[in-house]
Amino acid sequence: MKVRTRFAPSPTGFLHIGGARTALFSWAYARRHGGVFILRVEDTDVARSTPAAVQAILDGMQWLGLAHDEGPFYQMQRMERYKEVIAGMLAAGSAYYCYTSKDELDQLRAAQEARKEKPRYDGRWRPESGKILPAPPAGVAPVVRFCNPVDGVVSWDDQVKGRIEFANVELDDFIIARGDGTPTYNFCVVVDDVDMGITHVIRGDDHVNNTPRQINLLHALQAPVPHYAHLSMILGDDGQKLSKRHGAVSVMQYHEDGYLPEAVLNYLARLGWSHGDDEVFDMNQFVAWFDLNHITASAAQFNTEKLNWLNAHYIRQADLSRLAADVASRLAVRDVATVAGPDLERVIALYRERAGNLNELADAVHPFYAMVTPSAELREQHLTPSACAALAALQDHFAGCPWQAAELGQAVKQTAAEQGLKMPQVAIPLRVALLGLPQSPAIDAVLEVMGRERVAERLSRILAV
RNA sequence: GACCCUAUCGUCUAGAGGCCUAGGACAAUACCCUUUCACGGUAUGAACCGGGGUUCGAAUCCCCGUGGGGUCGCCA
Repeated sequence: MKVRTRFAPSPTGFLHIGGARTALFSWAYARRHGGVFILRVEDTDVARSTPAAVQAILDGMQWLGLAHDEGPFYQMQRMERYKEVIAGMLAAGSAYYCYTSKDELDQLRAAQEARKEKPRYDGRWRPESGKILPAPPAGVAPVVRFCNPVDGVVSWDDQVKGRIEFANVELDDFIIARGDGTPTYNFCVVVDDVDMGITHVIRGDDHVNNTPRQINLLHALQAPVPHYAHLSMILGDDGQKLSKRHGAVSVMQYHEDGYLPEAVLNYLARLGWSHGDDEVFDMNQFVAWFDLNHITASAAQFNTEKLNWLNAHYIRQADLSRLAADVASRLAVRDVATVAGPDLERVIALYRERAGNLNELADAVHPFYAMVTPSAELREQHLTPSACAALAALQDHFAGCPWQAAELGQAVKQTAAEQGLKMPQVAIPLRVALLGLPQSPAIDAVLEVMGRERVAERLSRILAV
């Protein structure tokens, strides 16, 4: 049977890191088995769903490169189908109308909690043989409830957690359609999964408790039960639960923060899944390796430092043209143009191995394209009279020097020797003069890439002060 | 509170009863490389939650504690 998986976010906010991992695993599983990956938008909560959130999710998926094969499907567009199934269940007796008001429900819940019982619907409107139902109260729009089995157990072999069992007595007759006739989540999910032929439901841990209800519903509809794989949650860097107000950020924020999607993907793949000791791999490799039985059953804490390491790794691997395009746009945001300056790809080649993210790379490269003014502190510390004398001597050496790293390095060395200084005593003031910073890549490479005119201009400007 | 899940270095993890003197990676520390800062290399420290079983043998299986998490909506 062909594998069919789905990612089913509700559009009430951005795509965050936990959702992204769920999507990644669902996507990878389908790809691994030559199956189909479906995107389904669960927008039945009209009050909280927004088009902007739908777009944010689509953007996040696209940035990560998690392409769906079918969809996106929108539940709001499937109302007729849900109503049809509900009518069928009502007719078949596997669902019934319930006229209990919200107030009555609140009272019931309060009473149960007072008795330290698990709050649940008491089945007062459930038709049973020999039971006389009260007359439906006037003016109450009934909800539709599912006739959950009253005894026995529901169980399944969770692909990550192993066998899980629930006693049916723990489950109540949950609502499948609201008073206004619109269907609710557990019901829509089941109908959609059946209609879309989903074979593997890969989703967050928080759905474990919905699963027995959904399986019972599946039985009532005489539909096959898919395989389930419940992914445990991702905790924040501090071990705390990730939430909108605590640490949960949009995957697009990672883009903003200078992360490469392949780094985020590689990190996420490794968070809660493993393939022996392998740490660094691309998505082709991941898809070839991915399986459900190497997923960790317990929650994982997000570790930004490891993500940073992977990001630095991928920055070192990336095509220079891609990095240049990205960095140029980050600099453009700061009103720094790169077209007139030194070749951006060559500058990036010099700096990429010391950047943890693309914003740092942009920072590092920035001085090549904008006026440099070393801080007073740096001037005082490094641009001493003897250093300035050396820089002046350098100007002369540079004038007749072929503009090649080897010769330029030689010129710096020679100047140092002539001035009776050690190499760093010339190289560091030179860095401060050219870049406004005491550290840089190899000074000869910096000189070469910066170019004769720019170096001359910056040196004379510094020495003129 | 009830139900369900879970537990290996600070963190992510390897580990399917003997291969474990518990491995790798991030982070940390030290050293090497080096004209600076990085990169890279080498090395070091660092863990099987506790208690009972089962077994010739348990990080691995079972039970009980304890810790952590999830769920108990006419939200998804």
